[in-house]
Amino acid sequence: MDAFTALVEPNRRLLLDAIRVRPSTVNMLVETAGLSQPAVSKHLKVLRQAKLVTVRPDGQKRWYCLNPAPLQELETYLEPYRQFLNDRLDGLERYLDQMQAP
Amino acid sequence: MDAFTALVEPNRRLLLDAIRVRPSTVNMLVETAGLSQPAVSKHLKVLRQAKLVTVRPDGQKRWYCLNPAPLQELETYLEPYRQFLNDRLDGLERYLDQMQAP
DNA sequence: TCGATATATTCCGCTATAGAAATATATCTG
DNA sequence: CAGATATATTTCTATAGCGGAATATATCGA
Repeated sequence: MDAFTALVEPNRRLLLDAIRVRPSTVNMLVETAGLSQPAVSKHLKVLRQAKLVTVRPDGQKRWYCLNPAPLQELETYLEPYRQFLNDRLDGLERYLDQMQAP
Repeated sequence: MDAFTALVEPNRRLLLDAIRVRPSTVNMLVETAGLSQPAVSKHLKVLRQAKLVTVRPDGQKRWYCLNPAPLQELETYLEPYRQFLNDRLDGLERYLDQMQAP
């Protein structure tokens, strides 16, 4: 499963955000996301398959950590669009300058 | 529908890529994507709802053009991850330097 | 106006996926 | 070993999304 597919699910985006901020155990993520434990485990499985997270067992606990590498796929996809986005922002800047200056 | 949801579908990514390269009519996109015309029209409807494209009627034809603005959502989502990605790339660079130098 | 062209919409069947509940597995503690 | 804790997996149901075929709508040209 690719990063795009994995990140459609809003709850998975939420989970990955939480993991980025701090490596977390499943129970910590259950608290954060307000989902049932099985639901969280299943989302984590998807994130694992997409290699967006890694797991480090620690007794009964399992620490989930961010692996940002697959996000490069999104970066790469966006790359050709960045110029358009920038052009747009430049236009916005000029507009704001006009508002302010004359 | 948000840009994320709209862009999960690989065919929609393909269609948006084609539209970025050149504004296109539905039939042009049917050729490009190798899908049926109804399928393309339905994907375009989703892209329209996500405001990723705009339409300009021209007789029977309808020209679809890129509107990059909603992609800012992806940029914004990726922003906090960019640091991690860059760190990773730095690591790769160092590794490659090591390969080359000593 | 009639047929042809371009596009959109509807209907249908299929598959994928989310969530809940129950169950399984593994590890800790006493 | 027994119970408690942490996590994963299975099973089920409901729903959403895709694609194709058929149909509807709009516009062009003769």
